[in-house]
Amino acid sequence: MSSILVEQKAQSDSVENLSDSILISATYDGDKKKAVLKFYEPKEKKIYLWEDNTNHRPYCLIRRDKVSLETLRELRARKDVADIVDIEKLDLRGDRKIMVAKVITTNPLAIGGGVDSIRSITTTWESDIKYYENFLYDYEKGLIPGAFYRIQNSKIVPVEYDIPANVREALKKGLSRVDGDSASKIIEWAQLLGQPLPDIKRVALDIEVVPPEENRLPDPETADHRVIAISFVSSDGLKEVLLLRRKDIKDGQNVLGPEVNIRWFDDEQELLNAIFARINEYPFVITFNGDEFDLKYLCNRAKKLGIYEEQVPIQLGRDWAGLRRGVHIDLYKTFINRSLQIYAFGNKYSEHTLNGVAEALLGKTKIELDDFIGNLPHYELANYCYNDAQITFDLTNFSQEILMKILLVIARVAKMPLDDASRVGVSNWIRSMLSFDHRRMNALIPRKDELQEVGGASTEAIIKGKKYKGGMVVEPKSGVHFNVAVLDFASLYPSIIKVNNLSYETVRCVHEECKSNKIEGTEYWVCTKRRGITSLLIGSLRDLRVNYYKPIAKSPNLTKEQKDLYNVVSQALKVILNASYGVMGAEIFPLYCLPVADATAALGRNTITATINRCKELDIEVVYGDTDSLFLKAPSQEQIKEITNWASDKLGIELDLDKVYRYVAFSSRKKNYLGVMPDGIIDIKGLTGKKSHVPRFIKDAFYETVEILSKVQSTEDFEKAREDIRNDIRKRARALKAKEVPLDQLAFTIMMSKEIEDYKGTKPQHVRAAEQLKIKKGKEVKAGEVISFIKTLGSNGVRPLELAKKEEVDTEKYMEYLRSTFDQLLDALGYDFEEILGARTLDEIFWGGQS
DNA sequence: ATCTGTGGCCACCAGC
DNA sequence: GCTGGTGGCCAC
Repeated sequence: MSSILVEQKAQSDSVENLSDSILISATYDGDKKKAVLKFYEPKEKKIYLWEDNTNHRPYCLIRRDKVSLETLRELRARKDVADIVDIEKLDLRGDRKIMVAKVITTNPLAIGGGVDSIRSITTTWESDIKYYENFLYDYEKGLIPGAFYRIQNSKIVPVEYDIPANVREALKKGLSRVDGDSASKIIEWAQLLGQPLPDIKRVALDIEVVPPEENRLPDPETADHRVIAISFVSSDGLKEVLLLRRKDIKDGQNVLGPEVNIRWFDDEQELLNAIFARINEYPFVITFNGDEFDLKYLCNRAKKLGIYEEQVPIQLGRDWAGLRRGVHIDLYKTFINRSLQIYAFGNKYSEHTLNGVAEALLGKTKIELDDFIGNLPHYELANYCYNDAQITFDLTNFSQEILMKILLVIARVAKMPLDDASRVGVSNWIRSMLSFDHRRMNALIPRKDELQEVGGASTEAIIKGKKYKGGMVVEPKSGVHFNVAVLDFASLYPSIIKVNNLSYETVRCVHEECKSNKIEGTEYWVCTKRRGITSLLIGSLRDLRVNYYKPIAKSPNLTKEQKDLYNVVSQALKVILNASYGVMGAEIFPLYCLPVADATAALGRNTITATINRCKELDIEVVYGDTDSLFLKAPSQEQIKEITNWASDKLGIELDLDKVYRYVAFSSRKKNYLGVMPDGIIDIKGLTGKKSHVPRFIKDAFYETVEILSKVQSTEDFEKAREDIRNDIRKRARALKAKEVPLDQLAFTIMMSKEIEDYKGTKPQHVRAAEQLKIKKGKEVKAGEVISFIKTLGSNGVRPLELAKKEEVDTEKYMEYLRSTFDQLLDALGYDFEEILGARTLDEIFWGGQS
């Protein structure tokens, strides 16, 4: 028999059939010479390993500089070769005839370990074409991670899901307007993304280890210290803490609820075995920093204690910790992904720590310890550890498990195993997505040096040090404007890439006759003969989101599950689409092509400029605009209709009415405004008062004023608002001067983007504060963490919050900061800060109006 | 080892 | 005191 199916626990169970399951990943077992595919079966909620020694074919490595195009075409046509990859770089190692070849390939199901392990191989080179002894799984089947398959009579069969009737209807309407290639691509996406998102059975864990000394973390490499506690929280209701009983430690008081099961162990080895048994029960294991700490520590500790390797379910890689049979998701790596941070989680968190993320997304925090962790009584340790596992689990559970679902959708779109997708950035998602289609159409993936031949930038950036010119920002008309309609282009850049056929092989293409198809404002031209591959892929994804997923998510007669699915897919597509333009201009992206990014932005500027001109013709006043949006002053329904129809007809891009503000207040600054919606809800953009580093005290004052302004309905109301604002600011200014404001409310909170030592050149205030904290308290603020500090008189001008005293607060500085924060706001309304207080000097602000 | 882009505002640093 | 540069945070 060619294939056997291995169940998660019973290692040698041979099964020939497997009901609908999600493909997780595929690897190659070099010893057995077999492909191993990992599946998740959602009914039994188990992982199955499918071993297969069929359906894999050799790689073909070529030296592209030595191989002719004809030979390449022949190679592509051969059925006994799974993939053609070419050598990026060859290094001769010594006088042995061994070359180290850097290979370009990113097939997620490439046998040998996925994305990165194939990139560098050692081989002896005998000819310009070499069949590599390792194998690729039969990618021509188009196996997609995250998608459903079943196994019937030892064969892998894709599960066909019907496109729901309402999507089918929407598709029909839209598809009549696109070409055949796009239409089939869109249907393909719709079928893949319409597949259900099953429940994922999972357990979150967190471990505690005796630290070598206070404020120092145990080293997971050496794993010298005892594991003293571990907590599990799972999707099927498991809540437990495993504790190592230590003679020199008190029990303390149990504050955990009765639902939390506490298990005691006298022997650390038994504890570890119990931990591994639990891990084996779950197909998915969730940690926060498990790659670098928890799982790494457990694995190395087990080795140290002499536990047999086969009994340890963890496999350590260079910078990740995997599970032999399950899937490990390290949320630290997921939350550090900027794309997800901004587009999936609305930029709600900034600090990349468990506490920072959990506080922002869940409103839950870690338990603060006042004692050295090694001295904590057993039950207090249990409570602390349990809380961490609970928060970690909750991060995968909030908002209908949005995180797990979005990762699954991204795995499907990116054609990347879910655990890989959760660990890497957008450039790798998009690389994987594009590579998949290159292979399917038998196209060779271009090398960096080949792409470089397309050329450099054609425009000059406004900001020094940038590579090309970006979006256009319209000078705002300062003052208050009532009934402002905000229109924006739906997915502007992806739309431009679609409409204008932008791709690395179409911009500045080789055909003489295309050279007249110029992009205005640049020296570029675009191919008129062939459809560009990135244009097709990004364009079809865009169409799917804009024409189907966005409207369908809003439609009323949907089940809750359908609605959830549409929302999640729509979100995931937004993340991918938003990044698809950016990566084209990023050197690290393997398909980096500056002219594509440059041309996209140029066409964006042309689009918005043309629309502004059209508004002028229609007698509509444009008060502001930024990149893909226009703010129109009190347009009529007809005018809006006129302009949106025009955009759709003439530009081929949907211009949507996003919202109408009751009023908008612009200062003279770009990217700085305040808008009030009809229901009184306030949009604040870019104003200092909303920025995360601003002290609580200033934020509160700012938001109180905003609150007052939100009640304003008409021009006359502003008079009353002015009075209320004046009273409030005076009250707060007096409290500041009288040093009645608690210190923590005066703390600036700024992220350390680098380690302290890495700040060369200038030394900003927050870094100086971090230095003081390190010297005086031995507490180190690491990169990615936030430091709180107070602006003080003398001594460097700053003091970390922990060391500051009320008397040394630089009141004048804070007053100045308060004033500049309010200036942005009040400028727009035609007041000024001191005038509104009825005072001419700062001193009068403090004491004026007081009798 | 990891990394999507440019435009804009602000406070502060450091050199003159 | 002026000024260019840096760092942080934000808009899109």
